[in-house]
Amino acid sequence: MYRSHTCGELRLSHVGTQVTLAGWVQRNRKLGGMTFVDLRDRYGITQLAFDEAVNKELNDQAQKLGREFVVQVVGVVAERSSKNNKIPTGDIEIVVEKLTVLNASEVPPFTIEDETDGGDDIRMKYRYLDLRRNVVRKNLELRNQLSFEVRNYLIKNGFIETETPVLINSTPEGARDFIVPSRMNPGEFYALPQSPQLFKQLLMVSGFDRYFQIVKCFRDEDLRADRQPEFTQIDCEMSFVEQEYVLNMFEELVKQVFRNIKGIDFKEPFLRMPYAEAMEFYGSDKPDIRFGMKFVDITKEAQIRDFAVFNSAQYVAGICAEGCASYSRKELDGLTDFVKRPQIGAKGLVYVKCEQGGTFKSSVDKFYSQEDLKSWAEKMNAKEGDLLLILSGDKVATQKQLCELRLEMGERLGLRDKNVFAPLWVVDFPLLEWDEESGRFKAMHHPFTAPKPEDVQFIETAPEKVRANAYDMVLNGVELGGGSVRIHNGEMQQKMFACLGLSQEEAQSKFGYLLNAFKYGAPPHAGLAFGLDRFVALLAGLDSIRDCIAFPKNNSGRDVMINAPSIVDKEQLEELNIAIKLETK
RNA sequence: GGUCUGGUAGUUCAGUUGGUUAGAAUACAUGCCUGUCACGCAUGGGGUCGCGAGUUCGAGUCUCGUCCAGACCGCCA
Repeated sequence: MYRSHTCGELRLSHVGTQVTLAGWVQRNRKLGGMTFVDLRDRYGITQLAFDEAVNKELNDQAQKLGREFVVQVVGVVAERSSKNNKIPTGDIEIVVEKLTVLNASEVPPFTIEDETDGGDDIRMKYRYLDLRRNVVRKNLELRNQLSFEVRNYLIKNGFIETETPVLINSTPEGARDFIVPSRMNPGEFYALPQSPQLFKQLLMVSGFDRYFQIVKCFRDEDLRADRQPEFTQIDCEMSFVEQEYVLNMFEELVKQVFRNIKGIDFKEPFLRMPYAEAMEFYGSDKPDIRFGMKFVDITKEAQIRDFAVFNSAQYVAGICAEGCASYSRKELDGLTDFVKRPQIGAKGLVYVKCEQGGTFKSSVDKFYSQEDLKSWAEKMNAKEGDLLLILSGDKVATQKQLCELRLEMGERLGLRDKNVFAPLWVVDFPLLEWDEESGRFKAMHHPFTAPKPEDVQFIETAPEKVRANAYDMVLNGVELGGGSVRIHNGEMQQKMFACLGLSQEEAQSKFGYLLNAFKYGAPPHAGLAFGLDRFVALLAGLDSIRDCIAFPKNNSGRDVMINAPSIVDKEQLEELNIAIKLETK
């Protein structure tokens, strides 16, 4: 055995016992005749003490230890003469009797400490060193804890974890696929799954009743702080259940996770908000409801005077920022610049300050009377000291802009506290949405989502009116998971494909196995998938899911440590019958 | 595909209107130091200012291109 104890467990009660420790040199403090070495492993730090007066040779040896050397020591636990209350082992130290360098280390490119001096790039290149740092390791431990809680809950509730294939077919709908050439079938390709959607539905046809899988999914789309090309889903499906049952089952899962991991008890059922309401009041299908500031439509109240900007607008609406009437000209200009940024795209911003004494000061005083402004303030539920921020224009675009402004104000007012968790279900999503680019309807969720029975009648005449039994779980403005009741009837599925512009032949060739399966007694079923990476990031208060993935990809989908992707040998390509056609590189 | 921000010592950064030998902190090396715990003190080494072109008497600084990184828009059923 290389060690008798870890570097995190020795206490005063161990004083006098001989121990063997192994770990990495965190720091080496040389005081000449004495040396103190902080020995680190994943459990903590223990101080090693060397004294020239006791053993000169050993002290000389200790002075040569560099950062990140892997060493083993044999020594006796002793009470420290001056204690360190910053670490749990701070009352003791090891009086070393034998020191063995198991492996030396070059000077690491950045400091292995909680507050590292390394930037993202260098930390990713040396990710194995970055992972030695407490903060990163803790995120992975939390990830492990979450997986454990999830498995525990689901298995207790009768779910069976089943693996589904990773080499599957490319599908026409949805995100871009990563494709994999097949050597044994020249000219043909597998695709990596964007999700195990159809396999889990087939497992329902097989009678598996309750399935789950913590599984990697792949999407070849551009990346973000919360999007990786390969990410992990908690993928679930159940038979013989309706939407209500699914929502309760997974709401309880989330509650248990928060109870056991964060010590947070959600007593109330999660808020349920129809998609239409989310869009109307928050301009988003994933509203952050840690704070209010809902949109108020004042189109009618605004279009009563000779103000062309509002009169020509389809929609005039605003938010009420509590206590912000004291904003300076500079702050208001800053907000105007914010909404005018190209990514947001508003033309301008109208403000109304609700001042003490019931008067109003606005950027449109020339056009509106105090009475007019008062009517707006009343409709927006504003008090003295509040600030109204108003945007106008095309309804959908304005809602989107107002959404950004609302989040920005929430941020500025400190209302987006990472330690506060406000979950909700967004329900009743539209089944389809019009896609300008392709000039056809696309499935909002995916093509296997069931329309609401009462809306089925519109599917051919007014597809945009059809709502789906689809639901998203939203937590602090993040889409944590989503799912739907599925179609389990071949005819309905055919109708859906037709709606999406898929011919019967195409549907048969791409999804024939599903349509066939539906002929043999497919049970009603529904399911949902959570994004595990996002879940961990939320629990840990991280800005990026990269921080809870051991070996993540960077913004351009590269792993800078192993330098993937990379070119392959000519021989490999030839074997696969693949020719590279690149302009220049 | 697009917008924005950044790239200077091993690392994190500063660098004024374009002007002398490009700095700080930290890390590293050497020496001193017996109770440190971010030890301290002294000395020292360390630079293709991402790369390429241009403007200029002169470019880390200005212009164009390019590469890389990050945030975002498009995209992500």
